[in-house]
Amino acid sequence: MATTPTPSRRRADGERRQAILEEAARLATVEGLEGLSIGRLASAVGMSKSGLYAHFKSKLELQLATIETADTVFRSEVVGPGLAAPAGTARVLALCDAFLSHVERRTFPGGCFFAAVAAEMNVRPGPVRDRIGEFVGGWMGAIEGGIREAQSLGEISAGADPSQLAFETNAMLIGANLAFPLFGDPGILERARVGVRERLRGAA
Amino acid sequence: MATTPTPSRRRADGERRQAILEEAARLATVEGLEGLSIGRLASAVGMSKSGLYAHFKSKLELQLATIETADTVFRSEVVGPGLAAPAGTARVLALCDAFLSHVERRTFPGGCFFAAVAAEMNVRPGPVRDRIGEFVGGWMGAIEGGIREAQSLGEISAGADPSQLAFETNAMLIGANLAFPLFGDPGILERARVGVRERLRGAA
DNA sequence: CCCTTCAACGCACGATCGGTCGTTCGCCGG
DNA sequence: CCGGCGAACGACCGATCGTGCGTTGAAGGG
Repeated sequence: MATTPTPSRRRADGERRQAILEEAARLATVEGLEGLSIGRLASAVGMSKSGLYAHFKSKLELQLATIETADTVFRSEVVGPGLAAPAGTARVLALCDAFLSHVERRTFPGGCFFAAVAAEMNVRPGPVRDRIGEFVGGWMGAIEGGIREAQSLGEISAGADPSQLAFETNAMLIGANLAFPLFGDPGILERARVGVRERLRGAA
Repeated sequence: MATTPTPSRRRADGERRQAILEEAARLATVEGLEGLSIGRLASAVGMSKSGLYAHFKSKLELQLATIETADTVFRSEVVGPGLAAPAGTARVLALCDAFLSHVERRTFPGGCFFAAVAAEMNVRPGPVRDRIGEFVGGWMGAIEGGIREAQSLGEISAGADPSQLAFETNAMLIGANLAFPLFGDPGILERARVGVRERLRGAA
């Protein structure tokens, strides 16, 4: 208990801050990372603008912290469940199912957080875009890694290009994420599921 | 010449308005349709805020007119060249090539206009989203129509689902459009080209 | 030559933006 | 019991937002 500061209830210890950031991540998929204003976020969590703002040094820091929170959510809602499946094609399919499920369940109201902010920031250089690029690279790497495992297990042809396959797989997820809220048709998510499954089967 | 009002130079006849809208379409792919402000647009075309605003009744009308202008540009830069190819698989591939080319040439600085505004507005109901939905539906229909022609020509198996194939094709274009500006890697566009070509070949 | 027309202007409005104060108030350690 | 720490507050800053109003100036028709 020496270094532990204070385990009491007084030390909400960033609990409030975390609640703010989770709301920010949700709102950002609707309003955008730039369009999300401090005032709207404050009223969404039920506190004053200045009270909320005291937790962050600038809007940039708020944006970066929001991205980290969204990353944590994405890991626990998508990557974690996906990686729980046995290695190989099953794991790749599980990652895709988990992604499409989190879109359908509206974990973020505007669909995939990173697709939303990537579309918004991909032509706006700066630390925010850099961080998003890192995340997207990591996600694509996870898919590609799964495909390589499937190759080493003989479930996918050794002649296939894992990077190309990962691009196509991710493209179907992104395409479904974009079209699903626009048309409100769950059949679009099924299209993506079928597309990925058949694509991997074709590469066997 | 009875109905023609005045062909003189005084009647710039919407020429100015058209220049405004083309700039608006370009800016909207960077700032977003909501994020694009009248003031910034005005200074971009070199006129005063109120002078520009006199051409439109409201920001909503400006947004809708911007969409129509972007639609015209898209038709002349993508759909037209694509449809010039002979019917069948070649025409579908030409549509995709024309799309990826207009992304690479940065016809709109932020990539595909409709992908950008769809990502921004797909969870914001209203006439703007409705109009975007119509356009996206038309574009998907064009791809699907091309695939059906290819089927009737025997270039694609009669057992294939044109709607599913159109979804997958468009997804690769959207995926490339999102990732290309983010990483600045033209190889991503080639990935989409390869993906579409191989997918259609596999459905032969 | 005047008179209409109209694009474009400057200016101003209420609201909201990101951001900074000084202040209050409840908790906890000494 | 008291002093201090920190979370939250209301008020305010200059800038910018969308949107109106009244005017100016040049061009065209009678």
